[in-house]
Amino acid sequence: MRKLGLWQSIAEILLDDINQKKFSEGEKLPTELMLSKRFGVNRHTVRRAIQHLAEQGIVWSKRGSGVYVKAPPMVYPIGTRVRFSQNLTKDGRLPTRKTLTLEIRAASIEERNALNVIDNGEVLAYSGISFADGQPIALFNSIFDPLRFGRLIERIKVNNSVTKSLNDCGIADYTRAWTKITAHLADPIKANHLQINDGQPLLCTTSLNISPDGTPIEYGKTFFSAEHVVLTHSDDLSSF
Amino acid sequence: MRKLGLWQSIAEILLDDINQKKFSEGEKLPTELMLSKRFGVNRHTVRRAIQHLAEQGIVWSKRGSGVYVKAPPMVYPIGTRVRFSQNLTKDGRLPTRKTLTLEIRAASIEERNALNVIDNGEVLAYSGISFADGQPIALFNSIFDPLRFGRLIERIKVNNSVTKSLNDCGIADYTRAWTKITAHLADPIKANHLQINDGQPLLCTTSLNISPDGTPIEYGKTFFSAEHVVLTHSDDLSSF
DNA sequence: TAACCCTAGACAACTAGACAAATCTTATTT
DNA sequence: AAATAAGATTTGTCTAGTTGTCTAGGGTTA
Repeated sequence: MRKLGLWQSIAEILLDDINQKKFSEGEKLPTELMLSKRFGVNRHTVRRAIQHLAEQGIVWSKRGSGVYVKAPPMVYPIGTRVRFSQNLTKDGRLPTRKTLTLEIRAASIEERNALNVIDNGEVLAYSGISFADGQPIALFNSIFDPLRFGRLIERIKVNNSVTKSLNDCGIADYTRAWTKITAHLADPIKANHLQINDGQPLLCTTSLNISPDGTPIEYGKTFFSAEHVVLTHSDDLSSF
Repeated sequence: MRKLGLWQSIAEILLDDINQKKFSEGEKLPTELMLSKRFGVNRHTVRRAIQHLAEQGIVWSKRGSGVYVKAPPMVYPIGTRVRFSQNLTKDGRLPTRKTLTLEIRAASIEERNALNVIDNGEVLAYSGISFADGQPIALFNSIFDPLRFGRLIERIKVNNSVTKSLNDCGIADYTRAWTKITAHLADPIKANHLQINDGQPLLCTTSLNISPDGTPIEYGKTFFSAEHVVLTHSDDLSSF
């Protein structure tokens, strides 16, 4: 029976409040000043409690803005048929996207090999952030052949969905040929996008989607916040 | 007649200083460092003396802040007509309040039963600290029916008095139906609010106030610092 | 010897204040 | 209506002061 410090007690109370949904996911906690008044302690003591919760991945604080409750990690299935929106809606979550770049640019060697682009070496690159219930989940980076999918830029801007836009370009279906999974540390920019701390681990999937006849369609790299996502692999038997 | 220890002499001198009002109530004593220099002893020896005074309930020390002189205990009457302000002003003390939380939140089962709240299970919760002459006396926690007293939040913010605010909401009078009295130990946060040491005893009253027609109005839990308060029960005959 | 008092030092926990950096809000201007 | 500017808020960092806890050791007394 050890004695609890003040900040530990405060951390426990805040944790209770969060678990009781007094502050819903993505919502802001009261400011440090308000909390310090409520608990009758110095701001630094509240900060210590919040820091503890942050280390446990329960909250995330943003300078100048506030402290936010993080969503519990979601399970993201990876199989032969990977569809971002379907994965989330099946899970009862609201999928959202935010485009960062959508352009035609020079291809890297890696990208050229993956897509078998043999002409002037340009690719259509689409990168952005994926959200689930407003919580940033992943940074995605999709590469397409601009010759086959020139209209894709315009379609993506309208649809905000890759599957639907590929449909509009005549691709009725596609499946995942392979997925490689690695782990990295977040650089400051990725961390900021994913609302995690610099240096936190990321799950990185490198994958190739192909059409039924085997021609490559989309080469993608996606960085998942390891705090928010658990990847699971299970081949989707329904495709057989 | 054994010889006095150094720390005992220091304790006596400090006690004299306090009794001679060299340090008034709520005032800070000099720091341990200053006292140790004044008496030409080690800091630990001063601490021993202060610890002795703290055990007698004469001073109260707050980590990181200093050592403060405590006010003498007060008598708090509990009867059919309990009014915080009246209890204190009658005693020649200045009653004050500090709000900690004032919100509408989900009700606990206990609260729902007490108030007969049958709808979506939300209650109006008002918690804070009661002071007498600047000395924290009690932690209070009042629960109201938000449907009947929705305006109460706004009124309490203005009035800083429950009786007056209930008046503004159409409750001309109320009496106490019952009071249960228990004892608990102070957790670190309650102790900090009440300016007592962690683990010190608390008097806890759980009570229900009703309107003259018998409908429940306020369900309250109050934690009194046992060092500062003596509860007395005597039915107020003047209401008959 | 054992118990107690006092000294000494180091570190942890909390308070207090100041300032910087990022953000949010609001008013003003174009 | 939109862009800009100014002010207020909020978190991050730093320094400093105060009490709480722990360890260690010397000296005195029962």
